[in-house]
Amino acid sequence: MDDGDLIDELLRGWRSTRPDLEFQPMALFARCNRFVTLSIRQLEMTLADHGLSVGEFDVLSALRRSGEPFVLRPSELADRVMVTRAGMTTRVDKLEENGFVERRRDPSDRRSEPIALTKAGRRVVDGALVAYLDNQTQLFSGLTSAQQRQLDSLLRRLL
Amino acid sequence: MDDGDLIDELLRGWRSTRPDLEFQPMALFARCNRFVTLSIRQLEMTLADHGLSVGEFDVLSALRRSGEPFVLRPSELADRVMVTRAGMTTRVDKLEENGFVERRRDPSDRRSEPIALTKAGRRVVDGALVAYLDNQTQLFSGLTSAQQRQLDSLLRRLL
DNA sequence: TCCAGATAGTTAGTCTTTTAACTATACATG
DNA sequence: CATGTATAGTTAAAAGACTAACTATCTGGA
Repeated sequence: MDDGDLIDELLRGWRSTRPDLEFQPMALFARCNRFVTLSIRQLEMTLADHGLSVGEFDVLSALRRSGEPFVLRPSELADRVMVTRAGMTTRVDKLEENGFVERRRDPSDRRSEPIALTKAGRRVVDGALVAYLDNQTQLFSGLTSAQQRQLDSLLRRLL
Repeated sequence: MDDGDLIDELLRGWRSTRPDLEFQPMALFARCNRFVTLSIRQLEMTLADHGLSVGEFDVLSALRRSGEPFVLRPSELADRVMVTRAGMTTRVDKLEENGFVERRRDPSDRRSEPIALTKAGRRVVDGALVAYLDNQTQLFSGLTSAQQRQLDSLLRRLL
């Protein structure tokens, strides 16, 4: 994951024009941001091999990890995936077109349209999941497991 | 910055449905991602008080830290801000409308349209910068400075 | 001098997501 | 049981970014 010292350059720029200000926290956040951005780019490529976007994978995997019978309502999905309901409508539309989920009926509440993972959806998400996990593992392969725990603990403190 | 244990919940979900797989790295990345996402949301609110979006601030601050005479070409800006040139065209359009930058002429190359920070642009970016730095400082205020250095070192290793 | 290929920037079309408004349905209270 | 309010989901419009194609200009060699 090349950084190209873009952030050191940023720091140099600021320090020479605004030597009166403190830029350390900005640089720290810039590095977090950059790591996440680059990682997501890699993830996109990994998932593309399985015909999924990150957004689609997020939805399928929320269904997958909800356990049998792999059904959740759109609003529940929206909450878990951190997307608006309108956004979820669109994602479900596309997943339904591709045959990865289907809209059901809830006899006890006709406003509700439970979303069910199809066989094809389950197959695709299980395949993508392995690749996804490999990818995530690789992201942190530069750190020892002690360092990974350290990072985890720092992040918990931040959140 | 509330996390609401969304990520622990994610872990629980996976571990109960796929106890055969290792989800530690996924959780670690999820936390990074969440921290960055929440931070950007805060940043958006901070900058909104100054009438700027994050994207606009990025452009103005690239010009600001380039030093006198605060002029850069669109392609140079695009590289520094990590956006495509097409994206930069749009951003500059809007900044120009708002009077924060102006398109100049380069007598030595008529393809080029150097972008200059206006007085108003400089005023606005200098004001926003202080708020921005305060915000970034606050993001990490939960960590001691030793912990911040630790985080920085871990991130450098990852990048 | 002329032309092929590179470079600067913009435009057009698409994608994804957001907010806000809208429809249909459920429920609780008087 | 009638009605007002809350909830589920969709639709419409707008924002922002990307890719690809296009225009204009420059540059280096035949």
